[in-house]
Amino acid sequence: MTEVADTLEQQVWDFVFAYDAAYGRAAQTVGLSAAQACLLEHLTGGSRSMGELAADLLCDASNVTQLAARLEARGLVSRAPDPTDRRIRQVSITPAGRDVQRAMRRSFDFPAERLGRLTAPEQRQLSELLARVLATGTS
Amino acid sequence: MTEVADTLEQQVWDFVFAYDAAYGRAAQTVGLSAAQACLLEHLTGGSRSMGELAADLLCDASNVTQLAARLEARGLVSRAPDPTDRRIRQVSITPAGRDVQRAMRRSFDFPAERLGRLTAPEQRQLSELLARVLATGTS
DNA sequence: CACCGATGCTTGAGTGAGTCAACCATTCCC
DNA sequence: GGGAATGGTTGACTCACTCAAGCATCGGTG
Repeated sequence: MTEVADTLEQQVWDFVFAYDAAYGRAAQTVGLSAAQACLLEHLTGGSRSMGELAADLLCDASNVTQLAARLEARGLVSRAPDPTDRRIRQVSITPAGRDVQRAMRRSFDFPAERLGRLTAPEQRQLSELLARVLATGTS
Repeated sequence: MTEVADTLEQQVWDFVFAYDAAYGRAAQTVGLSAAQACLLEHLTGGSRSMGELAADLLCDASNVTQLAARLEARGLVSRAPDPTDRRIRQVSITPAGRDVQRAMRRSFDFPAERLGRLTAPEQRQLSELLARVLATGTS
């Protein structure tokens, strides 16, 4: 039996740890690092510039250069100059990239398996709690 | 305003992302990497062997060797041979290590600030939901 | 007791992630 | 047109992490 008096902070830590581990494992099954998978994920909504990706991933632009280069070498993303501003390089996901992404999501069983343990009302409850926790307003 | 129809999976992702980022920032304020802070965290309950740490952190033993070496070089941990089995190296946190750890926890404001937005009953609710999600039994 | 396999850890080599400073190219604006 | 600002890349560097090899120790079996 596990500790009953487990503190909330500890639980959150364990949850994040398990989530990260599962994400890394899922990425690995399709031959990606967690960072690469993360970048790919940010392209699902359409193309983004290198700078936007750096902001998304909270990292240096030069880091994005390397990540994108590795993904491009595998044909998972493509980089094209923006027609309106030739400084900008628009990164977009290729069909092959979408395939890898789908495979990755399929093997990322954490949400389905873990969150699936909760009933629909419980999931709604959790969603509301997370919404409060994540709210942008500090007020 | 943010999307109302935000899916639970997306919220969980955002939560984990924010948590990880906050943890990394907190570690940085005391001059540690996230991995180093994580190792230090696993020594709060007493000394642990290199192998145990590798199992805790889900990584290779040789990785722990390096992490511990860097922490030892800063005087934050100490490695001593186990008297009962001279193959084993027991790693324990030093007083200086505890100081750093305390400082790190103080600047890790995510739990206090974010989870603090919830009322006590809500926190209890969240704790129960997480307990269900984290339960070890697969049944 | 001698041997041999298993265990615990370290070393060395190699890759990826990530940062920083310096550097081109382009764009914006006076 | 000239200069500052912006977007990206390059190079040099450190750390995280993995794998294969190696060394020391422990444990059991003959």
